[in-house]
Parts: sequence; C-alpha cells; structure tokens
Amino acid sequence: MRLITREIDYAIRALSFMAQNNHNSNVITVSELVRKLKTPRPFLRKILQILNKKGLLHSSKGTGGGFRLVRSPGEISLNDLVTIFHGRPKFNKCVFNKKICPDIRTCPLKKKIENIEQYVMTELKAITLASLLPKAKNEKRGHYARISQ
Amino acid sequence: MRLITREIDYAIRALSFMAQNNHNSNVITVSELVRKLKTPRPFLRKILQILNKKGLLHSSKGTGGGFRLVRSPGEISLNDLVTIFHGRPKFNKCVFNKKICPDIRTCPLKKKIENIEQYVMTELKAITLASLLPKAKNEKRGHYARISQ
DNA sequence: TACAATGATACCAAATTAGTATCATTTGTC
DNA sequence: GACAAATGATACTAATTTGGTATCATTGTA
Repeated sequence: MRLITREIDYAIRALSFMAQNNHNSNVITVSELVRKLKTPRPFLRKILQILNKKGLLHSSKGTGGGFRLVRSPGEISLNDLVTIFHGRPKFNKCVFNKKICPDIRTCPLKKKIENIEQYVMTELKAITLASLLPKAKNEKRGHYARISQ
Repeated sequence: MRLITREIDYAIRALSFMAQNNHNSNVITVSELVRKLKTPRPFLRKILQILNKKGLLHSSKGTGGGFRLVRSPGEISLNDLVTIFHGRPKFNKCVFNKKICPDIRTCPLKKKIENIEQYVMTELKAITLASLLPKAKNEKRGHYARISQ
C-alpha cells in the first residue's frame, strides 16, 4: 500500500541533491551521491539508470562522466516518479472474473476508487521537486534533501 | 500500492451478500458463501474469522452455525476494512535514518503525503457497505455484490 | 456419538520490493 | 595504446508482503 517506496525515496533525494548542486552545470557521479546520501551503491545506480532512460537525467560515460539534471525542479513532480517506478496508481486490484463479478462496467466500487486515485494523482502532480527544496540558504526550516555535513 | 487487495475485495463481497440475505436473521455458512462468491474456501474462512474477531460478524459453531452481520451496512466503511486488514494507510515508507535524513520532524514530504492520506481516509469512510448495495430490487444499475444466479 | 459448523494456527506459494554482482562500453589521461 | 574512471545492460539473490492451503481442536445439534 506504499506510494513512495524506497526506490522513489532515493530517487527524490538524489534528484534534490543534484538540483542543489548543479553549479557550473557539472555532472555528479554515483560515487558522490553514495557518499552524500548513504544509499546502497548498486541500487542507486539502477535507479539513476532508469531516471536517465526516462529523460529526467542526462548521463555521460568515461572519466569525468556522471549524471546531470535535465529538467528544472519545478518540472519534476512526485507523480512523474511514482509513474516511472510503479506505473499509474491503481488502488484496487479488481478481481474481474465473470464468476464473481457480473459486470465490470457497472461496478460502483471501481468508480469510487477511481475518483480517489484521480485526486491523489492531482495532488502528486502538485508536489514538485522544487516544493521540497529549502527556500533560502540560511532558512532553518527542514527540507527533504538536506544533507548532513 | 494497492489499497483494496483481494482479502478486502472478498470481505466486501461476503459482507454485501450477507447484508442482502439476512432474512430471518439467519446465519450464513462459509459453504454458502463459497458457492455464491466462488472464492477459495480456506482463504474466505480466514477472512471471516478476522471479521468476526474485529466485531463486524458474529459467529456460531456447530450444526446450523455460521456467520451473521452485526452492524448495519451503513455503519461499515471501506476505511474500516482497510484498517482491519492493513492498518492505517501509510503511503510513504520513510527511510528515517540519521545518516540520510537529518530530521524527521521537519520533513516536508512527510507532511504533504500525510495530507493526502488524510483525505483518502475521509473518502474511504464515506464509502459504506450500504453505498455499494443496489438501491432497489428491480433497478438495473450494477452493484458490487450482485451475485450471478 | 456422529456430524456439521467455526477457531486457531502453522505452513506454503506467488508476487513485489530491495538489493547485488558482473561484464560490456565509452571516454579522458598518461 | 594501455589504463582508469565512469555509466549501460542485465541477470541474479534476498526480504517482505500477499494470497492461499492444510490440519487439528472445539463447539453445538440431532
């Protein structure tokens, strides 16, 4: 029943870090991210590869290579990430099966649940990476991607 | 990412059937339910035992025994069922871990996700068993628990 | 006492989530 | 060109959750 799994959580943290450290449009390596985020290296690597394939990151190989954020933080939403890693949210695993359910088209539960899904998607779209970042340098309010040290 | 898993789906169907067939306050047996709902018998049995323990059903043993709905269909909500089988909905599996996340109390993601959870719970409370049942005998609109034959 | 029901509980299987390991490819530097 | 430093691709493994089975105990009725 989790919407934000670890994959997604790590993805957000990595993207947030990159958003805050894209000075000189430098690339950031997996090694750097692992040092900062303390996540398991091969797992993070896999996640970054997916984000690259889906167009959120650009990657470059070889010495001096790494990843670079392609979109601006305001253009990346939680809905994007959830969709990338799990597909469109589906809250009910309908057992459609003529023996049990006479007609999927008239199922009142389906409709009600779909309305909830729709609302959730709208809310997730509104949560952008930008909205999770700190507002100002010396502001004390916590934020998702603050890295200790 | 499923809110309504099979367990819950079967539970709703069983409760709906019982709500529509409580004439003479007769009990309904697992055998009857399995015949009507075509669900796996031992699995349904387990589900009914849970609903009994949680107070939605009353059970009686021995010959002529079975289950009986305790609450009225208007007093049973999807939120009750989700809570019984999965606990309070939690959409993010926060990796709180001082290495990664400096302070759980100020996490902006947590707050935003909790707001969504709160909304979903409110909506689930509004979906009662009664709201899934057919409105009138010869109404054609589909409903969740109509049993074929 | 036999039988028909549920209670309790331990187990098993499938699916999903989390993570590892390894080899191939690309690119910069000496 | 050799080597090192990076990602690409991909197959494998481990842990957790979900879906389901099996079995024996208990209770109530004829």
